[in-house]
Parts: sequence; structure tokens; C-alpha cells
Amino acid sequence: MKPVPRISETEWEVMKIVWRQSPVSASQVIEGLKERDPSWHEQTVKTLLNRLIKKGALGYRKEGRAYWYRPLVSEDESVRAASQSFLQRVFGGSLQPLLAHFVESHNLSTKEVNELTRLLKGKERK
Amino acid sequence: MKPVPRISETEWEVMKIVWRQSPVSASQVIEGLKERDPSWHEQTVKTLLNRLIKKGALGYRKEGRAYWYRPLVSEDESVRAASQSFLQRVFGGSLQPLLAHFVESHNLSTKEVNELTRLLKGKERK
DNA sequence: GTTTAGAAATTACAACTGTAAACGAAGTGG
DNA sequence: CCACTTCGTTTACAGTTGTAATTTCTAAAC
Repeated sequence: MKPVPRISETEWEVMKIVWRQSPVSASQVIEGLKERDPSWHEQTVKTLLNRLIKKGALGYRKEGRAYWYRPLVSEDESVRAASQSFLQRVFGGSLQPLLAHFVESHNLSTKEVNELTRLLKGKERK
Repeated sequence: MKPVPRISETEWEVMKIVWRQSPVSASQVIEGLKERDPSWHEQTVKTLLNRLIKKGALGYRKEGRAYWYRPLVSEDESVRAASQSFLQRVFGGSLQPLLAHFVESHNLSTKEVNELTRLLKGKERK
């Protein structure tokens, strides 16, 4: 129905802020981004907000002088779409190699290992 | 040292063929791609081969009339780079949520579950 | 040698991206 | 009221990507 708009690398940064703080003003988004990386320029962020609106990823409500941005696509569906695309592109669509790769190439705490083992157990008999 | 060149979506398709069949001729690549998706056009593939050469992802050896293409970056390091980038972009760099997402949103055979559980066990005491 | 078929190289072109500067409208402080 | 600040809107511009068509080479066949 609604083919989740493709969100680019930098656009993801913006979306993450909007998802977590919606509704937000442009300046709040800018502030949020600069917090992690001061090299962000306001104009750049404004451009990205606009593009995301054009793509249908964001909407906004005008309230007096203020504009409140909010997501039109959920983080969940965006994550799903991006993940699916990545899985396809890099691992040819095979989940197992993807999981093996990530598990093997990173360190996990015992707690994480346990949690994941539990998740897998849940999958086991289905 | 060598910052793995960024490989685009369609370029990945080409690289996969080269990785698996190196050294390959352009026509073999084209053939391989068409096998899975007949809508590929030869010129498109040639363009991609050229771009990949320019990016330093591929090299070739000229042997008479034939050009033999081969990868200059390994599949492994490319997968690693793409995975790292994806992990960062979509999951903010947190492995656990990524794994949880993929495990939860896909089906796994009992065999796969067992294998992954084994992998996790290996990680457990490190 | 001259033609020719098959491959590589060059050119094309619009959409998307990263990165901003410049412009314009609308309050804000005087 | 008027300059100034603050947002959002428009314009810019080069690099990347998807998708090819066109042109140029060149080894091979005459």
C-alpha cells in the first residue's frame, strides 16, 4: 500500500530525532543533532526536513509561528524496510549468514547472550 | 589504510558475481546477472564494471581480446563495512537490538536456531 | 590491408544525496 | 514604524546512482 519512502543516511539521523521527540520544532532537531555532532549546520538540517516532508516521511502542523514536525512513517516500518533491503543486498536474503556475521564479529555480554538465546529458544518450536 | 570503497545497491549484484567467479569476463557477469533477473541490460552492467574499477573495487587483466575482472576488495571486508554502516545507521550502533529485530521478524528452522545457539554459547565465556 | 564483429570507453541524463547559501515573510525590540 | 532576529522556502552545486545509447578500439576474418 504505502511503500515506505527510502530514507538516506543523513536523513536517518533526522528521523531518529523526530521519532523520539515528536512533535518537534526544527530548532529542537538541530539541537539534538548538534549534541552528538556539532558539525551539523542548521541549513543542512532544514533541507533534510524539507526533503523528508516531500518524501512523505514527515508531516508538520503549523501553530502560530511554530512548526511542529512529526513522523508519517513509523520507526518500526522504516527499520523493517531498511533491514530487509540490507539483508537482501549484502547477504542475498539469507538470514542465517547475517546473524552469524554479526554474532561473530562483535562482542556480546553474557547478559546479551542469554537474552538472545532465550529469543532463539522461543523461535525453536513454532 | 584502504577505506573500502562504498558499493551501491546494483554494484553489489555485480560484485557478488565477481567474488564468486573471479576471474570473469564482462559477458560472464552479464550472463550471471541475467540468470536471476533477465531485465539487466548489458550496457548497464558494463557501466557498473567501469565504475567499480574507478572506485578501486575491481581490477582487470587484459589477455588478448579478453578482459578478466577480479575483485580488489574482498567480500569479507565489504560485508564488514556495509554491516557496520547499517548497524550504525539503523540501530544506532547497538548490536543487541539488531539481532533481536532479525531474529524476531523472520522464521528460523530448528537447525538454524541450534546453530545460532551454539554460536552464542561460544561467545558466552570469552 | 580492409572490413567487421564484439568489447571496452565515452557520453547522457534525470533522480537522489550531502552540504549549504541566499531569500523572504513574520514577529520582536526599540 | 523600522531594523533585526528567526524560521521556513528557494536556489545551488557537485558527486553518486540507475539506466542506457553511442562511439571508439581492436583483434579476427577476409
